[in-house]
Amino acid sequence: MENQYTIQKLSQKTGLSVHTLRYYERIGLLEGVPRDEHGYRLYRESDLLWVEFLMRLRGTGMPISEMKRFSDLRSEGDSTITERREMLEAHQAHIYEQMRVLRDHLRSIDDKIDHYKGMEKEQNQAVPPKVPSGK
Amino acid sequence: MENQYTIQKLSQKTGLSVHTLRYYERIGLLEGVPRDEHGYRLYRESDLLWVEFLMRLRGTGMPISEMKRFSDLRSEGDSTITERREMLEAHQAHIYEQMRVLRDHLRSIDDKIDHYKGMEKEQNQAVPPKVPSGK
DNA sequence: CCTTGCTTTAGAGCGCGCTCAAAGCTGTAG
DNA sequence: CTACAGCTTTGAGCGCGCTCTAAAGCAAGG
Repeated sequence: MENQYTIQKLSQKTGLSVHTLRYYERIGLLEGVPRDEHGYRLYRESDLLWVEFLMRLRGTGMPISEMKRFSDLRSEGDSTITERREMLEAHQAHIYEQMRVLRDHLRSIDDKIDHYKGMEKEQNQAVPPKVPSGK
Repeated sequence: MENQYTIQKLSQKTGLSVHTLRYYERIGLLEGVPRDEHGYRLYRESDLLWVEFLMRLRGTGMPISEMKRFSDLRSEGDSTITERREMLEAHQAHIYEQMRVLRDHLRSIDDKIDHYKGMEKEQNQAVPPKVPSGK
């Protein structure tokens, strides 16, 4: 029941390309990925979970350099837990800020859409409909 | 009362660098920026408003190529209003999707923070406090 | 045995969005 | 008159995050 994944399978499962998975390992985001007798990567369940967590950091805009720092702390063991928590809390604040910006700009864009709708209406009225007023 | 801005002033007002303002003009995001007798740019209020709108599109993740498309449509006049509205509505959907992703990932990150807090608590208890039970 | 398709590595290449540099002109202060 | 700062253009450069290539090894099917 100990699931193992080839790089291909992990790529499918995560949506990252095999190139990106190897790249992440090369720069140290993934460490100690086990190999089979031919040197092929064999990812474990724990690797899948870690990659998924990395994707959440990336997907919320954390730069790779910061992910690397986090990853390095993780390799150092439990003594770095406080620092890791602080990193995540700082990142949390960034995410809140992103959401705020999105909300604000969304409002302006909504307004612009409404503005265009108004103009479209006017354009239609400019050529008055031929519908007879009575039956 | 017709405000005009040098590139420097517009840079301050918008937060974009003067390099970026010139770059935007070069690639066609800003068109017809007026010049003084020496060829210096003199932005009008309408240019400021347009730049601010561009920044909202960028700030919500629209690629430059798409902004260019939008900008070109705008130059073509009122006949492109429907297409512009449709572009904004498509972009609106992207923004909603971004917000959804942020919310989802934020939850996971919150969980991880809580998990770390739990571990930090355990670590503190591992060395039991010397506080006497009674006064 | 041979082809097809996977894997490995190291290193090069790329698209995006700026960002800077070079060379020259203008305007202002001392 | 001379600095110095800011403007112009064209074109090159850069940091990020992948993405791809080359050269070689391994494995399953016909």
